[in-house]
Amino acid sequence: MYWENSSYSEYAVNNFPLKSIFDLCSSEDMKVRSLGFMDLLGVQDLIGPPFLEIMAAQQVSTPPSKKIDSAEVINQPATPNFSSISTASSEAVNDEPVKEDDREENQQKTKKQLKPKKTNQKRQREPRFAFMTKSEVDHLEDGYRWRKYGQKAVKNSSFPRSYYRCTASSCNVKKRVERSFSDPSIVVTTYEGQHTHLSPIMPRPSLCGSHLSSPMSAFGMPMQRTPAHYQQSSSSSTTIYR
DNA sequence: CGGGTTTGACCCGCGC
DNA sequence: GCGCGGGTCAAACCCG
Repeated sequence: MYWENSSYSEYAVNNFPLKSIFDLCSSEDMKVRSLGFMDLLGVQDLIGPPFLEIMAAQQVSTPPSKKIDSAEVINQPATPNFSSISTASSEAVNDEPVKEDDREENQQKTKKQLKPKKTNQKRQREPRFAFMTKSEVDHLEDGYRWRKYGQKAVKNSSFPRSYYRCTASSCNVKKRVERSFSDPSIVVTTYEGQHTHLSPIMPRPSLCGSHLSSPMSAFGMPMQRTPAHYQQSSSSSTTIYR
């Protein structure tokens, strides 16, 4: 881990003017939407907390700049200590039902062991859930332990994308972390899969002390840890976290 | 020494 | 078929 846990919250609270995702996306940042952002998002409604569904209903007005076979939803997962702006979309939703078993199997297989014959359709993916966080550090503390297993340069972006896997042996949750190329202060984190274990919650004295025991969602989404930063969301999805 | 990171190579899907 | 880009592997390296 290489973030300075010196003062997350200070960044979030003091250093960044908070913007809503719509502010971001509607202006110069269309690419965030039309480019990778939508592509890398995917979420099944099974993971959708109520607010997700609500937001999805409100937020399906996604410009089909790319193949978007899923609804965009805005999510506001509470990042521990940043202002966060989040969106999520689902690819899995529209995929025809896949037996969990198959999916598991596919997953178990490593790259080299991929079954030669693929099904008629696209490779099944784990439900994915992405959100945007205004932060200066790439790797947000979310209560789980992650091991970086790769990094790639992203086309159209000067920032690399990092790939992390949950270190828990039985848990194959992955996440990708990249910065928005159009707004470097925004970190886009995409979670894939669901944790099969509880958060190992690492004590981090430097941060919010007693609030650390606050929960993670079942999906490994960072949850708000400090009431002081409790996020607010309006029905119009303009979110400001403090 | 164990666990995490780096990084080049490799594989795969997809568009042309 | 080919090239490109995304995603993953794994050896080497680093660090506590």
